[in-house]
Amino acid sequence: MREKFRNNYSYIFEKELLQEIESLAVYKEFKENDIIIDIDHYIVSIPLVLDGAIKIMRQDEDGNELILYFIERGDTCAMTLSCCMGQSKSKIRAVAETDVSMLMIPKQKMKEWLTKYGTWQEYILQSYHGRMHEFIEALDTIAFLNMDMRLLKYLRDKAMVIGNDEIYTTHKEIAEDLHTSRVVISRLLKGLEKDGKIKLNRNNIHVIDL
DNA sequence: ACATTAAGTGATT
DNA sequence: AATCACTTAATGT
Repeated sequence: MREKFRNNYSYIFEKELLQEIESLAVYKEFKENDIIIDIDHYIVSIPLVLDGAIKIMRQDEDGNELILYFIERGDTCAMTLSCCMGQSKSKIRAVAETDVSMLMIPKQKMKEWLTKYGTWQEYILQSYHGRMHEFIEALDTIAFLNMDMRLLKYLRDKAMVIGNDEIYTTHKEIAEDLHTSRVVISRLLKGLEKDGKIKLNRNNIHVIDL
């Protein structure tokens, strides 16, 4: 666990901070599809992802889901950060996309370190910055782009985070993530296959054009 | 062999 | 893009 942490973060953080994290953080593991944080949960610590990928999603009153973005090794969750600042409840759900390991930092520390460690401040700001980009992108695709571009982006992101161009899912699950109907996904996937961007099999999509 | 689940298709709004 | 109704294909028991 220590090596995993050092491998991913030793270039980002200064020595004292690395040590402090190692002494304070709690190591956690989740299995694929475990719910890490659910909507309306209070947030007491923030994650540093060591391995695996997490799917961040929103849910409406009727239980319809919509994927926002993935977070991966070396990432933290901007939503969690913002919740820490305002001590509010989580507005998102975090589901383990793959098996995940992470370090949990108590939220008091996260604030304290902002003034104490420059590298930490940098990391947090960078994280916000990066997520801001993703949000705008997500907004663009939802507002202006057609479903097929959204779908392709989804597939690419997914292939990226699991580090494999063979994606195991059903059209139904994709439809739920993208908040549309299965029929639409099936048709769009068919189209993407025709364009040579993907190859379809049952329960399996091969993303060719990464 | 039969039931269940995933995926494909045409028509309609 | 969503929904319906129906077909076809793959898989499980």
